[in-house]
This record gives sequence, C-alpha cells and structure tokens, in this order.
Amino acid sequence: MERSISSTAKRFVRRNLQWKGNPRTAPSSFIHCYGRRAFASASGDYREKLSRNRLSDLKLDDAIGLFGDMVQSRPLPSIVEFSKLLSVIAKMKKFDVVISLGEKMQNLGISHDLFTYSIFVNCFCHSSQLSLALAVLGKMMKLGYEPDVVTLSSLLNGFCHSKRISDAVALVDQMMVAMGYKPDAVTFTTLIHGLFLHNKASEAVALVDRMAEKGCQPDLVTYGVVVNGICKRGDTDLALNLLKKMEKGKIEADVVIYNTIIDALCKYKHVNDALDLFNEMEIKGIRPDVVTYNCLISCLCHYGRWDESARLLSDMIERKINPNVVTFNGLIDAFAKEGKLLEAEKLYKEMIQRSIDPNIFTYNSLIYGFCMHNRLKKAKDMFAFMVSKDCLPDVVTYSILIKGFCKCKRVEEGMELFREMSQRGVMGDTVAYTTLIQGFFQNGDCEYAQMVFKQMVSDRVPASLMTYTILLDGLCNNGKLEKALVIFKDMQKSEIEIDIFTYNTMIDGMCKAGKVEEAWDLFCNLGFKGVKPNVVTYTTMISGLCGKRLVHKADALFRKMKEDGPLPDSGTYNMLIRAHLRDGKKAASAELINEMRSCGFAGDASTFGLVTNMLHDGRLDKSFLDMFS
DNA sequence: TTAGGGTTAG
Repeated sequence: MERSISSTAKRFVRRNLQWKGNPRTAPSSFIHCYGRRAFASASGDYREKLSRNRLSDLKLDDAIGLFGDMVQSRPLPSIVEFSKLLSVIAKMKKFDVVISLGEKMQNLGISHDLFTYSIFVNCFCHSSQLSLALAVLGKMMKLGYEPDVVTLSSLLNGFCHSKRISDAVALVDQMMVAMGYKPDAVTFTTLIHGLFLHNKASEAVALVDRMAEKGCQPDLVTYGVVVNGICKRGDTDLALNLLKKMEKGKIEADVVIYNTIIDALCKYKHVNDALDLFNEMEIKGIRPDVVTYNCLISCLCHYGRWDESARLLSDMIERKINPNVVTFNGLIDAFAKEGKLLEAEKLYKEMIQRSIDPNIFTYNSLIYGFCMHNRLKKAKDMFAFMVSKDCLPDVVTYSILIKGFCKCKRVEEGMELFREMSQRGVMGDTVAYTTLIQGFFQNGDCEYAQMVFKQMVSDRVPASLMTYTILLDGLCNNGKLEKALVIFKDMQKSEIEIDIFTYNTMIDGMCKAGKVEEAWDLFCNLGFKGVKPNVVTYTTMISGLCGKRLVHKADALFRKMKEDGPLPDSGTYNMLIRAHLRDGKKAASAELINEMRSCGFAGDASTFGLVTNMLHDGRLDKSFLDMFS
C-alpha cells in the first residue's frame, strides 16, 4: 500500500522526534499490586461487557477485571477489542493503568497496532513522559505504522504540556506544509490550549481565526479552551463577545462555558453582570449546575449580599441541585471572615448532617474565623481535631494559625508553629514567611524580623511586594528609615511593580521621621511612576504637613484633593480636625466638623480623646462638644 | 468507528 507520508515528513519526524527512552520501562507496579485480585474476581462474557452501552458506566475495577477475562479467553480477543477497553481506561485519566496493561499485553505476546500505539503515545504525553511517547512513536514507525493526524495531535499535546511550545507550533506547520496532513479542529484546539499555557494569549486568539481560514471551524471545545484562557486573564468583555460569536456560528455554549465566564465576572468584580449572565442561561434553557450556584453564592457572600446568596441557596435546593462541600465551604468561609462564627459553626454542623465531609478548606476557614476573632483556644482545638480526622494541615493552615498567634502578641508561639510545620515536612511559602516577619515587627522585634527575612531569601522563597511593604513598614516604624530607603531604592531599580500601598508606607515613614520635604517629592513624583495617589496617600501627606506646622500647605492639599483627588474619608477629616485643634484654630476646626458631618462621617476615638483633654485644661468649652452630636 | 483537544466552584 502506498504510504501517504512523504519522505520530507519522515525526515522531519526523525529529526525532531528523539529516539530515546524505552517503553518497557513504563510503570508496571500498578498491575502487580492491584491487578491480580481484580482479575480473579472478574467473571462473565467480556464481549457483552465491551458492547457500547456498557462501556460508559464501567468502573476502573471492572475494566481491569474485564482485561483479566480477555487475556484468559481463547481464542484471544482481537486487538480492536483491546483498544476499545484501553481507550475507556484512558478516558478515566488512568494513564499509568493503560500503560501497565499495554505492557502486560506485550509480555503475553499480544502485538500492538496503530491504534493501541497511539493510545500509549497519548498516555505517555498525559503523564509527562514525553521521551517515552517519542520512543513509542519511533517503535511504531519502525514496525511500519504511520502516525496519522490523531497520533500527531497526541504528540502535539505532549509538546504543549512540556516546555516545547515552539516544537508544537513547528509540528503543526510541518503537518500542513510538508506532510500533507489536514489538521482538524482537535489539532488546532490542542495548539490553542498550548499557546494559552505558555502565556501567548493573543497568538491563541489569532489562531482561532486562522483555523477558520484553513477551512476548519472552531467547535464547542475550541471555544471552551479560548473562553477559559481569556477568562483567566480577566478579559471578560472578550469572553462575552466570544459567547455572541458562538451564537452566530450556531454553536450552543454549554454550562461549563457559562460557569467559566460567570466565575471570571465574579472574580473581576462584575457581580451584577454575572447575575445577568445567570439569568440569560436560564432564558436559553441551559440548566445551571452546582458549580454555577457555588460561584454566585460565594461571590454574593463576599460582597455582603447575604440575602441574595441565601435566596440562591434555597433556590438550588428547591431545584434539586444539591449543595456540596464547595457550597458549604464558600458559605463557611464568608461567615467566618465576617466574624459570624455562630453561623459558620451552624453551617459546619449542617454539612455533617447532610453527610458532606468537611475537608481542609472547611477547617482552614473555621480556624481563620476563630483566629481573627481572638479565639485562639478554639482555633487550636479545631487544628487538633482536623489532625485527628486524618485531614493534614497544609502551609495555609499553619499560616492562618501563625497569624492568629502574632495578632495576639504571641509571636514566639507563632515561631514555634513555623518550626513544627517545617519538621512535619510542610515547607514555608511566601505567605508563611511574610506573616512571621510582620508578627516580629508588630512585636517590636526588628532584629528577629530581619533574620526571618534573611532566612526566607536563603531558603529561596520568593518575597512578594507584600513582603517588601511589610519589611519597609516595619523598618520605618522602628526608626530605621535609612535602611528602608536602601531597600526601597533597590526595589525601584528592580522589576518589582511597586504599588500605591508601598509608596504610602514610604511617604508615611518619611513624614514620621520628619523628612516631610522628601515625602513631598515622592508624592509629587507618583504621576511619573504611573501610580495614582489614593485617599490614604493624601491623608498621610496632609498629616505630614500638619506635623511640620505647615497647616496652610495642608489646607491647600486638602482643597486640591477635593477638586481632583480621591474623596476625603473619615480618617482625612479627623486627622485634619485634630491638627487644627492643636494649632488652636477653633473656627477652622468647627467648619471642618460641620463639613465632615454633612458628609456622613463622625468624630473618631483620637479626636474625642483630644477634645476631652482640651475640655479638661480649659482650651475648649463644653459647647464645642455639641458640634459632634 | 477502537485512538487525539477544554471543564468551571472553596
């Protein structure tokens, strides 16, 4: 038979596909430890079980049992029947099992064909063993089997999931140009997914149009890949446009695509758009599932829209879409964060009543709630309880507890937890180290905080912008502005994108150290650095000017803020009022108090403290207090 | 017609 593969193509494959590795080294332990028992228990006619309608509800145990029946029956089943079974197991994502069974067949003298070899190429690619996939490809070609579009698409997937995206692009080009294959929607979709994986979003989107030009229409899965890639990058507008494009192309989006977009809308703070899309899918007759509800419920809780989220919860129960562990975790997390601990515990009991097992997320949320509301004892009990339930704490659990201890000024115990964590083989991450650094600074232990930071660097745990900001804040608050400035200058030279929080920290540090002019320079330069000052920046700067008795300059900045800056908040007004009172400017203070009250803000504790003191020593009279009520 | 692509929630 005339082979369709050209000689260029063969050369390409030889040149590009290394001939390394040995498929015989594939993992086979699975069969040895697990397979035999299953073989022994299997019974019945394999042919009947292999019939199509039976295959879809086959369990892994049954499939392995079936394999046992097949290798024992005589005459041996055809290779087609074996590939049917192997593909079912591959669809269960049990790639190592497929490989083991394939090896077993080989040992029994059952030879493979194009289809079974293709299945192995696919399985090796999925289990990140690209070199073995290439070895199988080499072997099948030696035996005279030609890889076809399906085999090469599997390989393409392997390139995409390793670091070889350029090989993936080249392979598709070669398939089209040199090999004379016609890549289909699956081939293109695989490559599009690979491009997203390698952060080449625009190339991925462009390829959707190019595949259409090549006469290959994107299908539901293609759109699924693109929508997912786009949503991960937060471009919800483009995702919604794609949804319209699908409609035009008469491809009906499925619930997963809607869920993906709803999730992204929730994450990127377009809650109402998410609710609109939810209604739209109802109108289109696409039934939401538990994921749809979970996205919306936890998002609504997050924004304090408790009533709406409760309504959705009862709505889903009414529609027999059962809440699962994620539903409860979302609710418990939101209640715990809000300090509604009784409700959180009630939900925890309810999930157990519904026989839904709590998992590490459940425990982490509850521990967080207890820690943040100063109930350390309860948090530790819960920690011990989860361990007793064989739910092993992770770095997040430890970080939550460490933060809780630090918050209660028990940083030594936090440090102890950190050591315990490391001893148990849980490595500290950026958050864990940062939490501890912050704890030591808050405790006034500047030296130890810096030591932890050094340890973090030597352990090669990357510091985040948050880590640096906490470090700068700690140094500034402990009278080490100079040291902070050195680090800050290094940061400005580095690739870290400094945000307004870091600038606020430095402006505050400079002002508190009396270097108001330097702070003012930094403040004026924010525009050049592409960062917009926020209400805290203005308030800090105004406060710094007041501290230097430059009250007229502070007033001017306050006016500028009201003209073209962020709206002053309670903190701005209170700070300015105190500054004027200290300066003996009663009339100006009175004016500010009225303005503040007309904006709906009230005097805060510091302001009342100052006013009380001034009443005592007679600098103010009682009538002044009436202005606040 | 036995083989290849995406899958969202804490």
